[in-house]
Amino acid sequence: MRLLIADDHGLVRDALSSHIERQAPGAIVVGAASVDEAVALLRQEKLIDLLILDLRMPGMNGLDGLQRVRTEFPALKVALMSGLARPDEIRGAFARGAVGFLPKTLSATELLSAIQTMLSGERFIPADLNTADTADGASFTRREREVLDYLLQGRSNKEIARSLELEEVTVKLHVRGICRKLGAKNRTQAVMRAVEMGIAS
Amino acid sequence: MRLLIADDHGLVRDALSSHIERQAPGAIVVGAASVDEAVALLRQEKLIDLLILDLRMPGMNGLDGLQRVRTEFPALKVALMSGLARPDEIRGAFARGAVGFLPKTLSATELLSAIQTMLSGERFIPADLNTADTADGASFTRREREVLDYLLQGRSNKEIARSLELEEVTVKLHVRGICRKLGAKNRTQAVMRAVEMGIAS
DNA sequence: TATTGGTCTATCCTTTTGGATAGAGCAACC
DNA sequence: GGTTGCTCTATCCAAAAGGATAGACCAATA
Repeated sequence: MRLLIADDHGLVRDALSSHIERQAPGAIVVGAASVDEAVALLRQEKLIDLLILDLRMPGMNGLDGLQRVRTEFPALKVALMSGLARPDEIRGAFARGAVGFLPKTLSATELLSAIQTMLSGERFIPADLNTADTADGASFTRREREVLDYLLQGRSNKEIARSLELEEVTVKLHVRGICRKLGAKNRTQAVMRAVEMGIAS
Repeated sequence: MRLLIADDHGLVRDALSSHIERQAPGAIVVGAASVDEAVALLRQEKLIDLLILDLRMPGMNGLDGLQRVRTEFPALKVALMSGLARPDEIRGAFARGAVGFLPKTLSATELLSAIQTMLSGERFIPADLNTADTADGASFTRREREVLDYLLQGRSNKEIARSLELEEVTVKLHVRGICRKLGAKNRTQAVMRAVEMGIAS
């Protein structure tokens, strides 16, 4: 069994792989710190049985990273992993062909059995998805999330519009939505709120 | 060596403990899913050498959780762990007597040596914090600092002018100065820069 | 089927920000 | 004395941001 774990936290990556390799003798676990790195590894190493993708990491950009991987490697089993996920992201993940969704609240033994499940061809859907949905506080829509990412870089509405291929008015619309949900008076305050709330990750 | 890891992600908890226990024979690692649980465990189990606290978890509420633990168990070594932390949180952690700060970008071997360091009585301060912290130290004038404080609250020029008893033009002047010194295009970017550089008090 | 929620766009409008340029008071320093 | 740096203010102007309201599309859902 060969796994590729893509997570930008080296600690999580190392700890997971060492745990899995101990619990499942013969398992080989490779790590990647970004989607790009994962794709590069997949291109030269065709023998991966399962890719575990962290939802919030460089290159993911919502579910775009998953899409990318699925397009280039349609036969590869891909599972998403996340500490905090919105229901639409989870549904979107399955809609894009993911074979499982792993909340980080899973225990390590549950993780192992989930991996076994997925490797055997089943989908793994954690039981507590229905209940653990709304841990978020401020729930952003997909677009708002994207816009927020740019806000956090101090981009102007015009720049954001160009990047996302939208009109500037539309970006303003989303910015207002973000401010409303964060209880902020303006974009700068929204950015600070996001940082304070740890949304900026 | 006895560790208590408090993290609400069971996966992280289990993986870390299994990794540590394998790499450091004789180590005992206990897990807790919240600050409350950690405190409860500490009350009945006095033999913990080091507590590792996740910064973002139930009961932490900023650094309140750390404060609580430090007050009740002043002799206990406590390290904070976080995927993404603001420099002021890191400084605050040390100010409250933490013996270390562990970014999740650490590799697992680095983590182990960090733990050894802390158990031996040293403080562990990751290298990339030192550099980021003291880097350049963009020298602000007294007024610029004051204005920056308000910027970090997302205040408008008009509000800042009222608070500091200045004309709005003058505030603009200082805002421009701040942006120039931080290499920012606008106030929002300046705020993010300030946060990243740890200027945010 | 009707409704809801997310999305995108448009047209107005006001306020805020950012930038340029210029003058003046004040304290520290060579 | 002269210079330098920080401070404050003023008057312009252009660009950006923020806000209101309205119409439209689509997918999921009741």
